Amino acid sequence: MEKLRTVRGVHDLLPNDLHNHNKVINAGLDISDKYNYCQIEIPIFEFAEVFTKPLGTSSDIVTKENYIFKDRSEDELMLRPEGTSGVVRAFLNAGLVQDVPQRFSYYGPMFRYERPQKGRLRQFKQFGIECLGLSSSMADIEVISLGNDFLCRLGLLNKINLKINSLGDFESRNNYREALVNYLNDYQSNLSTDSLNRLAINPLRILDSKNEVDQKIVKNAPNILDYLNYKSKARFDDICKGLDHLNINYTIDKNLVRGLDYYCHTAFEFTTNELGSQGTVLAGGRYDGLSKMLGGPDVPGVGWAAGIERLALIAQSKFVNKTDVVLIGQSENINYLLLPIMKKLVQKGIKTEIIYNGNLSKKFKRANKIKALYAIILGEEEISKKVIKLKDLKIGSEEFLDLNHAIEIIKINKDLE
RNA sequence: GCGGGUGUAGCUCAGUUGGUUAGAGCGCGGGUUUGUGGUACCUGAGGUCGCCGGUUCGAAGCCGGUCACUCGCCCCA
Repeated sequence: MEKLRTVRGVHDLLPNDLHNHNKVINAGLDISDKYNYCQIEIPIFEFAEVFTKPLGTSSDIVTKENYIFKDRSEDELMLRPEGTSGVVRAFLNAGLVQDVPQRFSYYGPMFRYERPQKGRLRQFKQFGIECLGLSSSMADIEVISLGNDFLCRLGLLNKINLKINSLGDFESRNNYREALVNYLNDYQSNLSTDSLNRLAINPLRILDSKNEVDQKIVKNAPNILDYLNYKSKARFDDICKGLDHLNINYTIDKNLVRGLDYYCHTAFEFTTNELGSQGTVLAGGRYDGLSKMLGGPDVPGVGWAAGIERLALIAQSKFVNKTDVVLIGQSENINYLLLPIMKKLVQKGIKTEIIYNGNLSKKFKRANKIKALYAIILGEEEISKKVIKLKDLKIGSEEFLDLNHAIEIIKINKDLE
């Protein structure tokens, strides 16, 4: 190794970035808790089939973007490329089928071997929620509402649009697929090579092609919403009504499809145009077939996942680590007397740093640099008087005080900041 | 995986048609200040010019390769 570095598409998180990520995560955990979703944590790697079975053999996630490997006992394992499959697997393993509905939230790293770009890494984090065991359209509305509140809490609603669509049930989807293929077959010579491939494997995906010629062709293609059977159509109408009722803005996008095989009925995406081609910031849908694909009973589910890096990029704020108090000794041999003072301050919930090095001038420079509110100074004079000197670093005033009195002052004023 | 752009100090960036010792601002260290910070002034450290090879008397600048980032495609959060 000629130089130490991280592997491609895998980044360090320094305090400033991590702070932004944690803001996103905490907003997600907090709002989902209020919706009565409970946090769970599942493994970062699983037996490969946990992902290969439900995601489908046509998805790039499984075919070329996976981190798959054999461990020492020759088990085929895969770093998780997404969260939903693992959550449902955990739900089945725990026997919670007996106890539905279950509402879960989770966050953590995911892995996809993709070409990195801004907002698209090989190790990236998602925050997601899953609602299992409810087939009612109410659950779809609830889940979208939760996503909307989450983004609202991050102050992003004005930067983001919600698009929804329905893929219908199995019957509707099959009918539509047939009609679409029929239509597209007439344009085979004009379609892009990518789309030509998709025509055989997953024709619905041609609908969201960005190729201009493809888009022109797709413009006059049959509309999926016209192919929903009565049940599916009524279900989609209910969801739109529910969103209207909540005053959630959305646009129906008949070309919105999901890449993964397990989706049915509702599909939705919150997108931004501030991140170039990585515009999707939170996306999900209903996946009633997933549980069965994993070998479990038929359990309906609906949920979404959000890209933490992407959200952090557009919700960015400057991280400022403020210190409540610095402790300054007049000379080195006084430093040890500062330790019990620090202990006491920490016990009172006050953020403290002892500045060990340099003369007084340097110590104050350091205090200034770390944006301390107060300095507690201890020297010969203070020791003989059995007090400390409290300095307000904002206005520069100083006074001799009993330590307990100083703590009271600090506690009151630090929270005003 | 395909196509384009970029890579010079910790950060943001200059660096002319290839020419001596590669610069600036910010940041960082020391000092003006032996019980006192922010401002100001003085001063110092910090570079394999991403890496490897080639062309040349001579390369940060040209050529080839490679790595990383970035933009678009693909895909997706």
